[in-house]
Amino acid sequence: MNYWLLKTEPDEYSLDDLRSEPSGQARWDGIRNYQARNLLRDAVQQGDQVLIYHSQCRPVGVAGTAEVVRAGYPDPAQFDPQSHYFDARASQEAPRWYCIDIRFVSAFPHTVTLADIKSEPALEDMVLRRQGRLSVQPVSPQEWRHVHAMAGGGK
DNA sequence: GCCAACGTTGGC
DNA sequence: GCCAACGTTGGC
Repeated sequence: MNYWLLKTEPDEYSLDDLRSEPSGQARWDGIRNYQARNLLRDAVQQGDQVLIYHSQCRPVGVAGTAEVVRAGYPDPAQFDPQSHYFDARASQEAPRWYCIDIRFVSAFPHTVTLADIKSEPALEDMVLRRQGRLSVQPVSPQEWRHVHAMAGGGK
């Protein structure tokens, strides 16, 4: 079982949106970056736990957690000409982009902000601090526990 | 809105 | 395969 961090802009799709899904889960699609794609396709597994990170907002940071309910599969949006995420270079035989399904697990009592993370020596190796733009990032078990402790409770 | 960092594209 | 130009992300 592995840990990940997924980035989202809450104006587009927030942790609360995930919590409100009638089905209790959502497709995490629209990832159009090769490094992130490779993680979704090859590494993220059902049962993995994820931190949900809100960017381009106030406060920027980790808002809560979710769980992977379906491992990587070809992102249907790449085949849909109506979609913003359509990619003419992709085909059913050779999909270019992948997505996963996740379900809401928890909202933190308060957001663990980027400033919090940057000021915490135990988190100095978090990918977030070195490669801020990567939208799917690995998180170590130690980092996972530490972020939870900073969130003020929970596991 | 600005700007730095970084990813992608395309000419050669 | 290199590298310049360009586009995008994302913090502030």
